[in-house]
Amino acid sequence: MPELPEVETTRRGVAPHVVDRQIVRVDVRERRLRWPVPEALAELPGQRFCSVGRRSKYLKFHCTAGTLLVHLGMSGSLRLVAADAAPGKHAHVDIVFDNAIALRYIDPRRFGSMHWLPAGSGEHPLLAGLGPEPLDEALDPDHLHRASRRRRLAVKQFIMDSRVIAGVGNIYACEALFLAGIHPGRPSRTISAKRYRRLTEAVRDVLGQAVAAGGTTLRDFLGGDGRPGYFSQQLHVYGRGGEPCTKCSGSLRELRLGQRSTVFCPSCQT
DNA sequence: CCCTGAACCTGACCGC
DNA sequence: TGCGGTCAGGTTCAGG
Repeated sequence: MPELPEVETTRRGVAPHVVDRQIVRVDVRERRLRWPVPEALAELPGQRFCSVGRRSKYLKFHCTAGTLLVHLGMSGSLRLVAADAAPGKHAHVDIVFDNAIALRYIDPRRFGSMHWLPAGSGEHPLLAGLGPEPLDEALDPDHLHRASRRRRLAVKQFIMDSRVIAGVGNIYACEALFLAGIHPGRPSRTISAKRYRRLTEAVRDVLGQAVAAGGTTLRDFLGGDGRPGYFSQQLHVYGRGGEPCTKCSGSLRELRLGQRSTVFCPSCQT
């Protein structure tokens, strides 16, 4: 479910309801996520989140004692619920506020994670090596080209490497490469600076539009306010293997790159 | 340093 | 109805 637009949609949906509210309780029903849920969450009661940020696909809940990092993995979501609402099978953590609302972390596959970063302890190791944010206005249009000079792997895997550029997931990698007219299997180093500039623009466009639309709806995505996103109708290639290309009407093809399904148009993407 | 494949886990779906 | 196989939005880690 969550790619960067879904994470950003969650941030926007959740922030107004949790910022400045006093935390009264944290219920951890299941500690076994990708990494164990930190014991330090026990220090949250009495605190208030002063802001909610995002870096790559990590949400950052800031308070004076430190920062709670939340990653949604493949199947995670955050919902605002009544504090007494029945948790259900995969509702692993609740952060309960003084107005009887809870921020509920739900994650069937448990590939997500939570981390606690005490105030003043610098950057979390998981965030330290991340590449630039794709939606940062200051992103250098030649960044991808420069970073690719010694890389032989397929360009799709290259742009999905979070050390190269943060937050480009499988759906949007496919979509951006289609928009830029680049074959996803092309070796990174064989692509010109001009085409990388076009690809950079495509990544920003596709992510920006998806954020504006409130995230992609695949199966069950709901924003923090419980409203579904509507972007899935605009996907050109993802999930459309064998169907006609929206540009040339040829048949879209599917291949696997780095264990991920990849859809592209063999005539529009070279 | 670069690259590949395994691993983590549950649920949905498909063919028999 | 059940059973086995395949697939799914992500990321880290071990090993070549």
